[in-house]
Amino acid sequence: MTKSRINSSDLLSGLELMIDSYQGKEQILGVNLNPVIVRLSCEEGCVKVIEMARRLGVTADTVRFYTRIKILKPGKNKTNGYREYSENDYNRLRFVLSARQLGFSVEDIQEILNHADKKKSPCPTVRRLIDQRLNETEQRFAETLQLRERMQQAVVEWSQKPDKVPTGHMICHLIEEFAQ
Amino acid sequence: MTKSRINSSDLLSGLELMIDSYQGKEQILGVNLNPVIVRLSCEEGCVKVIEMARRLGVTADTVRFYTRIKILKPGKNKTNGYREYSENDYNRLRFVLSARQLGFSVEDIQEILNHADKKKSPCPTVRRLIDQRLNETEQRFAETLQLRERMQQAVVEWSQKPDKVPTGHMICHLIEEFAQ
DNA sequence: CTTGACCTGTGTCTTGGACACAGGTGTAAG
DNA sequence: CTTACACCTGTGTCCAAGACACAGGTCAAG
Ligand SMILES: [Zn+2]
Ligand SMILES: [Zn+2]
Ligand SMILES: [Zn+2]
Ligand SMILES: [Zn+2]
Repeated sequence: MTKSRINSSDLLSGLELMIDSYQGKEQILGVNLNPVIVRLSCEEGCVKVIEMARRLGVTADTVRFYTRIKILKPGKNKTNGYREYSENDYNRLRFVLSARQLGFSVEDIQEILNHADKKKSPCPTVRRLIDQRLNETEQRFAETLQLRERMQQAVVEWSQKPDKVPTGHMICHLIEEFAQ
Repeated sequence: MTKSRINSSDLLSGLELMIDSYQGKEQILGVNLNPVIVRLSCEEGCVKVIEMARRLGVTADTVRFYTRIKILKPGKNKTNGYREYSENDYNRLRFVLSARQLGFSVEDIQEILNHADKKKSPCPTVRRLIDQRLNETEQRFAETLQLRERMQQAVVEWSQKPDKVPTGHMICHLIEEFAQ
């Protein structure tokens, strides 16, 4: 599990080579033309929160959020208390973001991860959950579509109507006369 | 402003006739064929929260919510502390519900009501706000549409794929192999 | 008198983070 | 060495529009 020699195409993008040298104590060894980074400070290629966030294109707050709810379980540097995110955390977060893109809720994702953590196939759960979420999305889609049409029609109708001052019975004639 | 003789087609639906006799102390006067309800207990045709809610097809919690944030300002019965909603409150709530149907936020509605309460035309504000809200709705519509398509495509693709047990690199191949 | 339906105010919950805050840490410049 | 500044920690609060809960008061019917 512990690698001292990182295969960048395996784990992360090529950017890693430049990134990793930022604040870590990694050293460039050898004199060959393709310098290879060896991590000396962190046993498992760990990174800090902001770096983790940057690698996956999210904010540090997002990483902290998933840490807070225990989807990510980084280690802790004993000397300074900083959290250390491993390759496993990276994989989990990448998974979480993919699942969010597919409309799964965070709670769904926790359920899926629980299955996977017990080495059981999460696929049946995934299939069941996406059916539910797709139904809800269809529902929201229909509602949003209808709302959009109502609003568009209101704008069109209102363009023909004058402004008015409110009366005892009418607060805004635009809104109240828009029957639908 | 104070009416002792309610014109039901003016203010409320015909249902009011039956409803009003529920818990109030109204009396049916006269011997004509169309009995007319005269309210004796409440000077301004006031009703209690649940009745107000029922008349507009919302829950009592919704009425309490708009009361809490001071969009509705019912009077208070001195003897029992119950809130008394007037015709004005009814008109305001009906307006609020119409505006919500058109995608205005509660804050928008407060701004609109502030104008109207100062006898100024809220129409320019209404036109400006609906442009904003319509833009946001178009945005959400596009996002919901895309999400729906992604989800639908996932369901289709996944129907051809088997379940799998997670590995060290892969939590759920369905989600992670769904590249898009 | 009791039951049950209604009423009150207040507080908390919902989503997926975003933002704030108080205080600790690491590093580079002066 | 000091100081500045960027980074880190945990915790708490906020968002929208109500929904729900809770403790206690009120009212009419049986
Ligand atoms: Zn480390
Ligand atoms: Zn799977
Ligand atoms: Zn009254
Ligand atoms: Zn108007």
